[in-house]
Amino acid sequence: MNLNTNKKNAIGRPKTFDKDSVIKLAMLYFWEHGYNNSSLDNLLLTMGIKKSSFYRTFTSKEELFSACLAFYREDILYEIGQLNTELGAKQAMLMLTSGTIDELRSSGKVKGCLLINSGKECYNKHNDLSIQIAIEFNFMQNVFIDLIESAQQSGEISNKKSPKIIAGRYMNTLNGLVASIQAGASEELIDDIVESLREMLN
Amino acid sequence: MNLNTNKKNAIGRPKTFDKDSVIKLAMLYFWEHGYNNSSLDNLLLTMGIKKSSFYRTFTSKEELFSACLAFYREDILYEIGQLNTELGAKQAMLMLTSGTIDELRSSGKVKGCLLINSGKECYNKHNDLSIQIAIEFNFMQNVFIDLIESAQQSGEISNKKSPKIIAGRYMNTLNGLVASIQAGASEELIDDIVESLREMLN
DNA sequence: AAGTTTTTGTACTAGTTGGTACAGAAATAA
DNA sequence: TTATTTCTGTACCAACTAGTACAAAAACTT
Repeated sequence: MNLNTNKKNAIGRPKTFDKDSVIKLAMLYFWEHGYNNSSLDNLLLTMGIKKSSFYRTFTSKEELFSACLAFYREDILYEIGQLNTELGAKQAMLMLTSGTIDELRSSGKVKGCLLINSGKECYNKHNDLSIQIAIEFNFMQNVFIDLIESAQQSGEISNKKSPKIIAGRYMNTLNGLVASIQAGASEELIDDIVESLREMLN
Repeated sequence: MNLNTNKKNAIGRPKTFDKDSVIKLAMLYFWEHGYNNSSLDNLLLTMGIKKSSFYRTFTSKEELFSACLAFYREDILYEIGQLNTELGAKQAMLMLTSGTIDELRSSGKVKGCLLINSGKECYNKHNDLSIQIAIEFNFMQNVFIDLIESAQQSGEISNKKSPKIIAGRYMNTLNGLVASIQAGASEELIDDIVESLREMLN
C-alpha cells in the first residue's frame, strides 16, 4: 500500500509515514501496556516518529487512543471475517478461546480484549473514551451475535437459546477467563472455564 | 477498640492512629480508584495522616497496598461468613451478584473485585503484588468452593457438578459481568448474565 | 532557484509522582 | 524536669508526565 498514492503531485516534502500504520503500532503498544501505562515517549519510539511530527498529525494522546480503539475494532472485525469464511462461524468463535490459551501457553501471559481492558481503565476517569468504548463494545457484541446466528442456521450449533444470549454469555465468560488468568487462577480453573466455553457452542 | 490497649505504659507520645484503621481507609480508596491512580497524597488525605507519619509506619506505597490486599481478603471473608450464617450459603453467594446490581442501580457504577482489578493492573508490572494477588485469589476461590459444598449438602443447590466447578464458573461469570458493565454493556446483556448466574446456583 | 511542506532536534513548560530530610511541637512515663 | 516517642509542617529531590515552541534540514513541485 503506497501511502502517497493519492498525493502523488502534492507540493512540499511528502509524508514519510502512513497514519494508519503508526496507529496500528500505537494500538499494539496500548494493548500490551494499557492506556495510562503507555507514555507518549514510549509510544513515539514504537511509532518511529518524533514528537513534532506526532502533534502535527494527532491533537493529543487521548485522540490517538481513540483512533486506536477504532482501528482495533476494524482489525478484529477483519480477522473474525477471515476466520468465519475459512473455518465457519462456530470455529471462528472457538478460536477466540483457543487463541487466548495458545497465547498463555506460548508467552505465559494474556493481553485480553483491548475494549475490556480500556473499559476498566477509563471507567470513572476518561469519560469521552468510556463512551466510545461502550459503542465499540456493543458493535462487537452484534458481530458475535451474527456469528452465532449463522452457526445456528448452518447447524454448527444446536443450542436453541437466542443468538444474543449465547453470544453474550460466551463473550462474558471469555472476558472473565482473561481476568481470572491475570489474577492468578490455577490450571484446573482455567481448564474448566475453557470447557464451559466449548459447551456453550454445542 | 482501643488502639493503645497493649501499650498503656509505653514511653513517649502514644500513637494517635490505628494501623488497621488507616489500612481500611486506604483499601477503600484503592478499591475505588485503582492502584496506579491512587496517588500517595490522596491516600494520605483519606487516611488522615501526614507523610512523615506514613513512612514511619509503612515502608512504601507498595507495602501499603500489600497490606490492603490482605485486609480486603479478611474483610470479604468476614462479610461472607456473616451472610452465610444469616442467609445460608446459597443466598450468600447470590448476594455477590445482587450486591453488584444494587451498587450499579444506586450509584451508576460498579467497583468490582479488588483482587480482579489489581490482577489486571499489576499484571506485567508489579511482580511481587501479582504473586500476592494470586495467593489471595486462590484463597477466596476456596472460600467460595466451601460455600457451594455446604449449599449442596443442605440441599439449597441441586446442581450436581463439583463445588469447585460451580464456584469457579460462578465467580468467573460474575467477574465477567463487572468487566462487561464497565465496558458499557446494555441492560439486556446485564440482565441475562445475572439470570445465568442465578441458574448456576439452582 | 524559489516556494512549500514535513521532517528532525533541542529546549522548554508546568504539573505530578513516590520518597527523603529535618525542625519543632505535643503527649506521655519516669 | 527530663527522656522518649509521635506528631505536624515545610522544604526538598529526581524522575516522569503531556504538551509547546522554534530553528533548521530535507524532500518535493513549479
